[in-house]
Amino acid sequence: MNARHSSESEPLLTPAEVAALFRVDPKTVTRWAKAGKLSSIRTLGGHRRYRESEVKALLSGELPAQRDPER
Amino acid sequence: MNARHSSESEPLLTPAEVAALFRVDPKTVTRWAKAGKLSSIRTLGGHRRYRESEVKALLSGELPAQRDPER
DNA sequence: ACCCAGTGGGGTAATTTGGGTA
DNA sequence: GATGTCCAAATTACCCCACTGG
Repeated sequence: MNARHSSESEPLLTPAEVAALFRVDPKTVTRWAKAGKLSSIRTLGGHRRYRESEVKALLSGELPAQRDPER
Repeated sequence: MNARHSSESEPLLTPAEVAALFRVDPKTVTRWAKAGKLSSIRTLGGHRRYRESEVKALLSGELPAQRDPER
């Protein structure tokens, strides 16, 4: 295992895609990211992208490790 | 066999939608979930979402397989 | 530069949760 | 035992407009 850098291409999901998986509004996914319940990657323009692996794990009912709330 | 990875997005229903289909109060649907009569997926905020396929099967008169009661 | 669906930020309604009770 | 209702608190949905992504 060596993901020392995020150089590895990890599949990312858009807010709309994550929202569809959970059957919630995209804005709600944004709130989860702000609350630190879901980690997010930012585009240079400020839009969020989410890790597919993390989202699937959460959907499977895995306990999230509390992450740092963003802004 | 089957989709062990559920890469496919399964349609989910909100408590209100399931309640409307059965003509019961949403609270009753929640009780079914708690009793393990209906499986549920949780949003990161704790709200429940139900599998459309399971609900339809139940509506069609299928016998519910006993599931793990959630707290 | 234009198009335009999707997103961010902010604010306000509507829904859901959980417990206690009927 | 199974549902429905009341309550307060938390979560989510919908509204606006400006900006990003492709």
